[in-house]
Amino acid sequence: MKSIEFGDLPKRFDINEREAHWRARWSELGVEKRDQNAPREKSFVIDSPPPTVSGALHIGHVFSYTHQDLLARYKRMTGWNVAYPMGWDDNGLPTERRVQNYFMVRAERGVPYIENLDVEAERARLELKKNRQLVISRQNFIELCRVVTEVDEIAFKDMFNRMGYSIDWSDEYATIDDKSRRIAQRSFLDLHEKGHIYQRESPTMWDVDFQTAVAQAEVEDREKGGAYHDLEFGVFEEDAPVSSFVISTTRPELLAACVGITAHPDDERFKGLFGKHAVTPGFFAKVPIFPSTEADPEKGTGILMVCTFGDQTDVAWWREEELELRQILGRNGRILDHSFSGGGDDGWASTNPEKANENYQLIVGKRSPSAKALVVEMMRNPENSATGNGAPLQDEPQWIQHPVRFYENGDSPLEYLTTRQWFVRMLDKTDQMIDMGRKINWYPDFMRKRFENWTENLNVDWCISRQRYFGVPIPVWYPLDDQGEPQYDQAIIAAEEVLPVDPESTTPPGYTEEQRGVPGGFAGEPDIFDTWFTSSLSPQTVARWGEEDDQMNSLFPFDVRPQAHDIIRTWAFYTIAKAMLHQESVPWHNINLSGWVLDPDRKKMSKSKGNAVTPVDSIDRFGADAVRYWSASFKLGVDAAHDESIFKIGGKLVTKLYNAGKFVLAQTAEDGPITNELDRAFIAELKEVVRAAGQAFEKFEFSVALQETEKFFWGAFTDNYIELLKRRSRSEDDPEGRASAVATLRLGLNVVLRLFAPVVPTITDEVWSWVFAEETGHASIHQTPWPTVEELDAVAAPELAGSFPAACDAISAIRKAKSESGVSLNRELLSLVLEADEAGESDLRLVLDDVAAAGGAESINFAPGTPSGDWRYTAQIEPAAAPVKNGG
RNA sequence: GGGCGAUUAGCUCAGUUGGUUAGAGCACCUGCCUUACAAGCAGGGGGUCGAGGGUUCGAGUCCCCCAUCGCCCA
Repeated sequence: MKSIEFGDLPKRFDINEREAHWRARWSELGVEKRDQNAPREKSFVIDSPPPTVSGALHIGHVFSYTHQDLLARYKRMTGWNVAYPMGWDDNGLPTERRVQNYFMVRAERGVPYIENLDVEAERARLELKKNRQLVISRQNFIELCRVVTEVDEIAFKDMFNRMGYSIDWSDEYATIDDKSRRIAQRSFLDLHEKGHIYQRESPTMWDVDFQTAVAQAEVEDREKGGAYHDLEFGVFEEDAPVSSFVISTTRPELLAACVGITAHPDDERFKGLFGKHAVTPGFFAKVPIFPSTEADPEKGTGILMVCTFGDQTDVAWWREEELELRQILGRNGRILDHSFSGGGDDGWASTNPEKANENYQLIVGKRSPSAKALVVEMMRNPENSATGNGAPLQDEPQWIQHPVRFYENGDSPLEYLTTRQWFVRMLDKTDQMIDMGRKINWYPDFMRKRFENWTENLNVDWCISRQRYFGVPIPVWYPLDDQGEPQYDQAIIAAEEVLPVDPESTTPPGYTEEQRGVPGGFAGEPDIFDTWFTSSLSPQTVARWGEEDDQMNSLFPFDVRPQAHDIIRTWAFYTIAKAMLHQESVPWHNINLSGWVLDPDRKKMSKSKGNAVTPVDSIDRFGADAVRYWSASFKLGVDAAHDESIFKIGGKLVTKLYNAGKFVLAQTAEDGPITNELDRAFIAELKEVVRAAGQAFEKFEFSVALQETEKFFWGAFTDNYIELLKRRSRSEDDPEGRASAVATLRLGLNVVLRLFAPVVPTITDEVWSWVFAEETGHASIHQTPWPTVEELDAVAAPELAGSFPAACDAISAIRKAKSESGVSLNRELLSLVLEADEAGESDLRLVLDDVAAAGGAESINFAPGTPSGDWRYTAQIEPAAAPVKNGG
């Protein structure tokens, strides 16, 4: 029997040094490698989230990534060929913004490309001040994005390795690499061919700072201060003023864009107005008054102005009522120059064009906030009244707090601008999407509701085009007519063979580069895809959909998608949509939603709030195993407070495993079978734990598996079983009992280590390596089979089911007596009497020797007694005299 | 306004299909240097399970309603 020499192992476990050692060892052994040729039914495939590579990982990332690694390690041990890939989401605005701030640059079209651009040198050459952005070409900008993301990827990879994630790096991808770009563009081609894609010029949510369209999923409401402004409008019949009404608006700056007036059809106050015309104050535009059930009689004054465009309902009214388009906001968020006229085509109609133009010129070029202030001032002037009743502004503005829509990464309220965009048709497929969602198991299940809720409430198709630089180009060109205008309805879609393609630097078939941008020639589509358009293809990307080495058959649909619950409406939704539209399938069978990490004030941890905690410090202080323990302690879907005390507990578990391992493996005996009643009873308890832990892992209930294992290890194993065995495992005159004891200690440790292995991979492999690696032929614990009830069936069942708990209860009673007498627990006893009822005495009869030995007594006598709720036995002890301490 | 979740010991959380006297860790108090571990061990105090109502022989658990907090959506 191989055992260890106590003195050979250091008293303390050097976490950081050993973790580094095991990281290298695992990669040497290929623990994380999958068999690329394994059939689908042997594989367990994880659709791991590609983190956005901008900035640093925080403890929240580590929290949820640990959940997937627990699963990967468990599934490998249960015999699955685990595919655990990793990608980097480097597309998108966060990266662009980072590059802009880091290098102080901005991309613009039409700026010449500079080879080997040295930003600092260029800035110096142009004598730019510190806070001035250097304007560079799109190509140079993209190159800088790549520089930044590559640096971040290395840091991220390093962090993942430190955490011990068993990622198979041979499946690494980046959303900007050739394969991802090809697959994203292939997706576009396929959706286009199937008729799910269209482009059109339409009002779309627009971020005026980033100057791009955004999708519904990227919008968030923020509570902001605003004010209601009550403005008087005139009512006209033919050309004569007949009456007036007052609207209440929070956006007076859009007054010049007012193209209609509406109120609820049942609203008695306004019933008489429908079909008549209103005239706006200040700009004197004649606009129709129409009824709409969407108008809320309770809100404001009950009658409101429709502008192009204030919000989504304005868009709907504009379409349904076929209202005029008066787009006053430009792409940069500034008021465009327009003119009013008395009629004809030379401007927007106004009954007082002179005054309208004078007023309008005051706000041209202004952004919303200053335009608002200027219009409010205008409305204080009686000259701007549409009715002649005095100043249009009825009262002072009434300040309110109200939700305002923002792009989630943006700083200015969203505007609705009419622009040409590409869309994926989704509104006609919401029922199908909900059905797909029901074919997937959601953990926890209530998260499915979030998905359905979102899907049911969709109100615009998925806008997939972005007017940005760093991303996957939309693979399309347009012929130019004689005027040089693009013929959008004759779009030339790239052929599959040329993917990935950048239409801004390659030519469509039948054209030459000289024809770019000239009348009769062509133009490349300047837009790129929404970053979700690419990342929603993570399963297809990992499985290399449509590539030469296509593995869709051996990997797809995947088994599980782990992710955080805040991106159900984006990543989960779009991934389900893509799989449905391309493969007519679910993308995965299960989805695991991790909670968030909250700061001590229970606020979500995020970089933008400045309350994010970096994991490095915690790993340094407590070790990766301890940080993993913290994460494993929480159920899926439950938000976790960042709580250092749990790292400490994880650290203690690591120490305990180290010490228990040392003790167990230092015991020696002849090889022999497990025959002793206490040993058999202990294994019977262990069986229950193995069953419960396996069951929990199968349901993705990591915390339950951990809790069961921990309770057994700390309580049953170290505090009781080892203590009960200390004498017998070193006994000189009971070789059979000693052999049974040592065999059981080792079996117990062996099984417990494997149960803990997914959670604390380093310490378990460390202890495993001392003896078990050689004994079993498995160099790493992470390559061993997960413990099963069957493997423990080799040990005979105990004669009495209650032997082990009875022994534990008895030793507890003895300890209580010693504790209350103030003597140390190892004090020898001159006599020991246990008060017990008949069942209590009976349950102990086969394990009396071990209990007596652990109590420090020669033998046990019984006296009749009645068990209390907490105590089955009561011990009466007569302690021996305290041993004389040796001075030396 | 609609949907979802949470509310259990001072703190952080478990609590399976309803079933003895509701658990763990941390913190607190007391004792113990015990041949694996003082980063340990033993013992102890501490909860009318958010409020109210209902179903049941029996409710932390199921139903109704209310409150507070959080999230998602309008």
